This record gives sequence, C-alpha cells and structure tokens, in this order.
Amino acid sequence: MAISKDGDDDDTLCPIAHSTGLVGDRWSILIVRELLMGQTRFQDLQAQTGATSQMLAARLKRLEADGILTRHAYSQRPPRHEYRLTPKGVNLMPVILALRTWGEAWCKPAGEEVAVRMFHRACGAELDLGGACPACERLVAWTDMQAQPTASYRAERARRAADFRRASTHPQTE
Amino acid sequence: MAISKDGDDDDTLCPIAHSTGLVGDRWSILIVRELLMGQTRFQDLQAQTGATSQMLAARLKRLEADGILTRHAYSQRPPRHEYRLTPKGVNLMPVILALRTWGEAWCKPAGEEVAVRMFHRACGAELDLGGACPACERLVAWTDMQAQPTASYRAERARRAADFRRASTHPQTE
DNA sequence: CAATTGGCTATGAAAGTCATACGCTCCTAC
DNA sequence: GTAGGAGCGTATGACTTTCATAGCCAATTG
Repeated sequence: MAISKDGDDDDTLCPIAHSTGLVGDRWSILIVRELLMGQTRFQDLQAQTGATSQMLAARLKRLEADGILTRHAYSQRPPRHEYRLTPKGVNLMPVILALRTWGEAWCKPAGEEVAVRMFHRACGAELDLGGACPACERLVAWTDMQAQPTASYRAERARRAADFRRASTHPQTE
Repeated sequence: MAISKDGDDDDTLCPIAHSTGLVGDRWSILIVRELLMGQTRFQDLQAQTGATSQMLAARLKRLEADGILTRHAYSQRPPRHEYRLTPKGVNLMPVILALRTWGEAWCKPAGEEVAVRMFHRACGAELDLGGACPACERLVAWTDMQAQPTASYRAERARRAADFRRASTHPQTE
C-alpha cells in the first residue's frame, strides 16, 4: 500500500488514508488530546496517556517529524523540552471533538456524566453533544468553544498524576 | 491501563480513550470509511483498504463484537455475508469527516483537488472544507450533507478494484 | 469436470510493543 | 561533597501483532 517512513500513505487521493497514516493510532491520538488539554511535559504526557516511556518518546519523535508538534527547550543542560502543538496539530481538534462526541454517545455506561463540558464562547451557553448552541440555535465552530473538565474528571486526572509519581518513585512496591 | 478484550478502556471517564479503544487504529477507520461509502463485501473492503485478508477478517470480527457493524447472510451455503454499519457505526461519520477535513487541509500536496465534494442537501450549494454552507452562512450538520466523489477519485478506486482482482487471479505474476 | 471466484484460515517470518532496568544531568539536603 | 531524588529519556529481551504467502472449501462457470 505504499506507506512512507513518516507513516503517510501518499499513494491515494483519499484524505482519510493520509490522516490515519499520521494519527491513526491510539497513542498519537491520546498524546494530541493531552497537548490540546494543555500538558507539555514528558512525564505528564506519560502519566495521562499511560504510554510507556519509549512508546511516548517514539511517538513524540514521529509527531515532530510530521510537523504536528515542536519541542522547545526549557533547559539547556540537561536538555529538557516542552512539547507544543503546531497549527497543524491544533487543527486536529475537530477530530478529537468528534471522537469525544461519539465516545460520550455510544461508549459510556448509561447515565455517566460527561468528562468535559463545552460552552459557546460568544454567549456562554453550554453546547449539546453535537456541538450545537441551544441559545443561538446553530452549530458552533470549534474555535468558538470553551472546554471545562468536570470535577470528577479533574479528580481522575489528578489521581493518575499522583499514582504515576508514586510508582516511579518507589519502583518495587506492590 | 486496563484495556478489556474488546479494546475498550473502561477505566476512565475520558470518552476519547473509549473511542480510540474501539476505532483507534488505521484499519478500523479505513473499514468504516468504506462501509460509509457503501461497500459491503469482503473483497471490496480488502481492495479499497489494502488490508490483508486476515487483518480484515479480524477487524470485522471485532467491529461486529463492538456493535459497530452487523453481518447479513446473502448466501447460506457457503456462508457469505454483507457487512453493514449499525447506527453506532454510522455515527462515526463525524469522525471520518473530521479526518477528511484535516487530511485535505494539512496532508496533501498543494493544489491537489479534493477527493470527495460535499453538498448541502437543503440548498445544493457546495460546502467548504470546514463544513460551512456559503449560501446559508452556517455550519451544516453531517446528516444534511451529500457526498460526491470526484472523477479522479472514482477512477483511483476503480483501478484499485481492478488491480486487486487481477492480483488475486494471477498470483505469481510480477 | 477442470478452472475460477469469494471468503476466509494457516503458517512462519518480520515488525511492533511491553515491562523492566539503567544512564545521564542537575538540584537539594544533609 | 556526596546521597539521593527528579526529569527525560535509551537499552534489552520477552511477548504479541502484523505481514506475505499459501491453501481450503463450496458454488459457479465453461
């Protein structure tokens, strides 16, 4: 099928084949999700995605090569980087939002609350799952949305960060 | 990270983790794309996705188990099936559309024509990449869109089908 | 009644992913 | 001034997935 080294399938007109060549795997998507949520550091990405360190290192390398993120040094010696999405990366937001909508609608135990609530930046109303503003009665562009994680999802993320920190500090404990 | 046998990560509130557990891989996405484009048969799916037969068989099995598609027998002996999306599967359309938009905008050689043109069913106007109708001046829901593959993309697909048929008929030829 | 077609399954090789451990540089505490 | 983190990865070997290739089985076609 002619997948080039960077993962892209350049043998087709189909844009979906191109896209999945770059972000068509679980880890890449979760990494992009985290970066969109504002995480920038290796350790935080690892804690929240659950990827192994070498999986994460490998994916970050590929995502950088594909122009989806860049690294910015925040320390010279030792070399330490923050990872930030490029415009190309930020524009994956609609993909993430679509996965969110589908996941909330079809993959969750009935009645479980949403993880992140979305608001219309212009009028402040909460959007429905489909991205429509009940006040304005129309679909809202992703650039006009404001995300707000619920308390329980924030708690889950804090727990994940704490657990990870604990695990890497006391390697041998059961 | 607690990924259950069907692929779902049921350990988190994050809907994106749930979604990627089910469709977070290249082949599943391409298969869903094909089913959304109206293909139903094993061979056609194989030709258009480029998956190996056992990859395809395995993914179809998983997608069926996850309630994303169903098989309908069109022949009893030998058992032959068509594969069709369930509502859960059809609702992946926004994910596919988002991947399309991103792929067209960021992954294609400049100036290459789009593979599929989208029209507003209500007014007939062609939508822009973001899904907005220039006539109605608003975003259009995916259920109001009408897709139309361009001639060159149709040609590519016809070629793929023909090549595949030829390859499986004359296995040894160079 | 041979050859072909459609839809898979079987088999070994190749590639990817994992858990685990280690390395390297700095910082802080003692 | 050195012991032990913290932060960010790389190395290693086991394990699992995916691949290319081949084969199988029942119906159709010539």
